[in-house]
Amino acid sequence: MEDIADGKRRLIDAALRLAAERRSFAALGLRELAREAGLNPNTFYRHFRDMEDLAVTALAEVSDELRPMLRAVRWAAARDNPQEVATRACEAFFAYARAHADAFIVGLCGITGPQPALRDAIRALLDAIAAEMAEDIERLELCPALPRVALDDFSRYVVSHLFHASADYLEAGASERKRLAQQATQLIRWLLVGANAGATAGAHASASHLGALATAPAAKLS
Amino acid sequence: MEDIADGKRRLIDAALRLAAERRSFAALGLRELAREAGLNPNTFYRHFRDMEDLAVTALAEVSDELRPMLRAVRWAAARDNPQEVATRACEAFFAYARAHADAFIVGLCGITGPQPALRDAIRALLDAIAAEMAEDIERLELCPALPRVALDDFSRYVVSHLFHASADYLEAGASERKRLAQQATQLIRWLLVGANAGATAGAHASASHLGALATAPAAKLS
DNA sequence: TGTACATCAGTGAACGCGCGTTCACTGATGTAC
DNA sequence: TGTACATCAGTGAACGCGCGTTCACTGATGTAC
Repeated sequence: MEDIADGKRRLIDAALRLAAERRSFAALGLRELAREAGLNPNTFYRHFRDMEDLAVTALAEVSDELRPMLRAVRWAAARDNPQEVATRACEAFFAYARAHADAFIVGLCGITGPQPALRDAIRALLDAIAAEMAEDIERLELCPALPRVALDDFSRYVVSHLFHASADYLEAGASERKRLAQQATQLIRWLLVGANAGATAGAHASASHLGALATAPAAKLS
Repeated sequence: MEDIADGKRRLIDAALRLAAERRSFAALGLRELAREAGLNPNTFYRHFRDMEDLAVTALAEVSDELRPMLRAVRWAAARDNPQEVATRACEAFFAYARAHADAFIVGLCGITGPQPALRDAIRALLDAIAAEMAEDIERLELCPALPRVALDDFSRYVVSHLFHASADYLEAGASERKRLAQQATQLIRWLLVGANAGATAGAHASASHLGALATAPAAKLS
């Protein structure tokens, strides 16, 4: 968290709190934010150019924490039991979302929101997570039959799903959360089997030979 | 479009235009909207209770048009060539998104936005599309090996992906749009093969017998 | 060790402005008899 | 066929309010010599 000024910290926290509560970062007012943070409205200008600046700063904090955490979970799970990597990584993702629910809600709103810099930052974060996921799968040899391009596509699908599913996850009760986690794992399993079948049979073959059985070597991950 | 009052029509259109332009329905002002529509601010109250009311009305129009269109495309494609159903349905979805870009952007913002009724309406629309998709696949016998529950999950994954992918699609240039459409088809193919493998081998088997080859009968759809 | 100065976080008053909402009104279109 | 009345879409003025931003200020902390 570095040595960040007290007022700056309070402004970021208050912004995430208010924006998550109303589910809109765009509709957040400067004076309202300062009020929530217990500061003079002008103090905002000491630390941020505008609201977008604040949002990007907050997102960077999440990025710096979430990305290494996910990598660590993957490597730890792979050491313990390669079969559990997907499940444990999903659970870690959702757990982090719950622990940082305000930031996640702002992220979910922000990816389609009015601030271009925030939109780009969120997309960049998701892309980075997907890229690191593909790299980890390759390095850990969790899915040796899959070529890297397929791995990249796979990772993007999964990260995108997890991100958007976290919107439901954060609203859900305990049983519904469990269901969502299981659905995420099912999605991953299906994708892996399907991608592996495509890789083994050849992309054209599986698309054109409809009657044929595509043989799918199950990956370690699923 | 029924016999809808002129001012009401202009307010809805202006709202979609403005909200899409700024990528936020929440930050849309009533006076600003009336100005864009060329009407007195008070006219708004003649037709809508509040902004959320307007948004839900606009979404209902999309729903009434999009859902039957998708069903028609599926049945027409199945008649012509069952293998092309997925591709043609994806293309139809994306084409509709382009043709109603403003409404789609509002929908993409709205699903995480501050208006609860709008959020619910968008989710209900996506659920309805997924349910109809599952039903069509079953009725047209596009994927006979898949049990209905798996079909429901599959459809939800696909609809969710298409919806969120349309955000990128609407921003993309021609070549990028082509890539996104291909990616959507690839996702569907992978999911289908994976789901079929799971259904044939049994859910437990494919999860526990890691070394084994899961046999995946390719569905007509892919 | 003390002094002078710079930097930095935060304050408080003031500005003009656009906002949502209200009220009482107009004028056109339909409808009962 | 004409008349009286109701309904409906839209108008225009007025209200009080909270907004973003500006200015000149304070007081604490660091730093050069």
